[in-house]
Amino acid sequence: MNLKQEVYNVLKQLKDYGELDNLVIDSIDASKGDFCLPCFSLAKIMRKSPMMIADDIANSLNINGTTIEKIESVAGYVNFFLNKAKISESVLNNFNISRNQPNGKVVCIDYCSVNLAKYMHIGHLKNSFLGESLARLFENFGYKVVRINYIGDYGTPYGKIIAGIQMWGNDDDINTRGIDALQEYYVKFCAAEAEDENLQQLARDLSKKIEDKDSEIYPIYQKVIEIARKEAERLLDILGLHFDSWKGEASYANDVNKVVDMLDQKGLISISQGATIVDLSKFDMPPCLVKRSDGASIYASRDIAAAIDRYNDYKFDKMLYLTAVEQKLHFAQFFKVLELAGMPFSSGLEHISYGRFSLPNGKISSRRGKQAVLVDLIDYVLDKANDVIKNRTFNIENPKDVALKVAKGVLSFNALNIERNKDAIFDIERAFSFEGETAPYMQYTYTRVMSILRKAQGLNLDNIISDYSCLDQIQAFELIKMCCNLNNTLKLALDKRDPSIVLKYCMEMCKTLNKYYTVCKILDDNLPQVKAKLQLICLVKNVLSVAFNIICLETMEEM
RNA sequence: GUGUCAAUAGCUCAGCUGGAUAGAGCAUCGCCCUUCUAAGGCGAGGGCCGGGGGUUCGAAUCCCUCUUGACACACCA
Repeated sequence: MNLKQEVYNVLKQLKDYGELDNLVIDSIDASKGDFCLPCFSLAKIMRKSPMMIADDIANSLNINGTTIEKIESVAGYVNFFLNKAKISESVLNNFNISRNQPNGKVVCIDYCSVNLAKYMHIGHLKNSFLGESLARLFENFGYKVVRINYIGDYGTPYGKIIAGIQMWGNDDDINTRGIDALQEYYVKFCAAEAEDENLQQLARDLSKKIEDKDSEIYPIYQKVIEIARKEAERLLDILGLHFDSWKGEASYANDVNKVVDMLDQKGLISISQGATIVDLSKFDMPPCLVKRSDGASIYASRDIAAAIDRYNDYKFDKMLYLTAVEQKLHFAQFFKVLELAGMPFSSGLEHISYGRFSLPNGKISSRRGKQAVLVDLIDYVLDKANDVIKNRTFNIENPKDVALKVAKGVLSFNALNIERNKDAIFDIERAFSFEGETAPYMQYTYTRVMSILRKAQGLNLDNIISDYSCLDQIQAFELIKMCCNLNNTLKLALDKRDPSIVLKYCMEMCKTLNKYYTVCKILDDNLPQVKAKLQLICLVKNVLSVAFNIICLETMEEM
C-alpha cells in the first residue's frame, strides 16, 4: 500500500501544473502534515513565487469525499494531512501481507565460502548473514534461490596440514580433538616452515599428491576435509544457515585445461611470462591469469569453470557472488572474460562486495589471535545471553531456547546493521550489548506485543465494532504509515542488495511501537477502541515477522 | 604511481536518486516500575556534516579539487 497515492488522487484535479506526483515527499514532522509538495521548482516555469503557487494549489483542491483531511500552504510548501481514522480503518482491513508469487526466475547465491583449512571467523559472519538475507529477499519477491557454499578445499594449506599431521599428529588426537587438532598442526607447521625451505617443498609435494589422488595421502586429505566440513556445518546449523550445494574448488581444479581450450578457441588466450592469460588492456584492466606458469589452476580459471558448471546445473538468471571488497578486480576480470567468451549467462553475474570488519586494536587474523574465531564468538554471546536471562525478574519458560535466539539475533544483527559497503569496527563488548539499538531490543519489543495479545485473548470482542478514531494518536498513525512502507522497503533493499535497509526499518518500527504502548494503554475499558488498537498491533506484529525473517532475526513469545 | 571506496556528536553509526530547525544508540547527568515484561520510557548537554571551490531558489546529499584512511593493481583466494 502506498499512502502517497491518496495525495496523487487529489492532485489529479489540477490541470495546469503538469506532472506533480514525483514532487510529493514525506513531511518533515507531523505538524507539517503527512506529505508535502515543495513548489520551488515550479516557480521558474510558472513565473510566480513558490508561496503564491502553494497558495493557489492549496485553495483550488477540493478534498470533499477524499482521505485528505486538511491542506495548508506554508512557506512554499503544500502540506497534506491525511484523515487518520479513515486511513487506519482502510489499512487495517485491507492490508495484504502475503509474499510475491513465484516469478520463474532462478538466482544462485555464492556465499559463506568456508575455507576448510582454517577456523571460521568473524568475516564469515558478515558474509553468511548477508548472503542468507539476500537469499530471503529474493525469495520474498518470487525468485527460486540456490544457496551455494563454494568451499575452499584445495591448495597448499592442505599439504601443510597433512605435513603437520605426519610430523606431530596421530589418529586418536585427530578423532578426539577434531578441528582444533588440525588447526594446531597447521599453525605449528606454518611457524616451522618459515625457517625451513625444505618444509615448504614438503607441503607443495603433499598438495601435489592430493591432486594426484595418491593412495596414501589422499585418504588423509579426505579425512581432514570431512572433519573440517562437519565442524563448519555444525556452526552454520547453530546460526540457522543451510546450503543447497557444497561443491568446492577442488571439483574444478582439473577443468583448467578445458577452460583454457575453450578460451583459446575464441581467440582470447595469450602467453605472458610463462603464464596463460586473457589480455584485458582494451578494458583498462590488468590481464586475467587463467593458468600458472607451472601449469596449475588458479582461482580465475576455477571460478570460470564453476560458473559454467552452475549454469548447466541450474540455468540461473542471476548469480551473485558475495565476497569482501578486495576481490572486486578479480570478479570484474573473470566476468569480462566470460562476456568476451560469449557466455549467455555472463550478464547475470554480479559481485556483491562488502566492507570489512576490523577489530578496535588492529586487523583480524584467522591464523593467530583467536579473538575473532567464530566458535568463540558464538560461545561468548551464548554465555552472555544465558547470564542475562538468569538474572531477569521476568519468569521465562524456555530460557535455553530464548538464550539461543537472542544470541543468534545478536550475531546476525552485527553482520547486517551497517551499510553493506562500509568497513566497520567490531568491538565485541559494544557489539554484543543487549541494550539500546540492538537485536534483543527488537525481539523484546515483539514479545511485549505478544504478551498484550495473549492477555487480550480473555476479552470477548466478537460483537464489538472497532472505533478507529483512537488511532489518530501520533505513534499509532506512524505505525500505520510504516506498515504501508513494508513492500517499498523490501524492494529498495533488494535493488540495492543491502539488508541493512530492512534492519533500519525494523528498528524504527520497534522504537515507535515501544513508545506507543508506553504512552497508550492498549487494554483499557473502551472495547471498541481496544479492538482497533489490537488490530493495529496485530498488523505491526505480522509486518515485523516478515521483516525480521528477512534479517534472520527470530521471534519468541516471551523473553 | 593508477584505480575503487570511505570521512557526519567523545565513541559506533543513520540520513546521501537535492527540500522546511542535521538524527539515533552508546557513554555522561537527571527523572519514571501498586497499572499490558525496566532487555523499557522521558529529559539534558554534546555538531565549521574532513578543507576549499562550483551547480541550484535550496547542498551533509550532485560536480571538481585537496587532505586523510582502507583496499586492489600476474602466478594466494
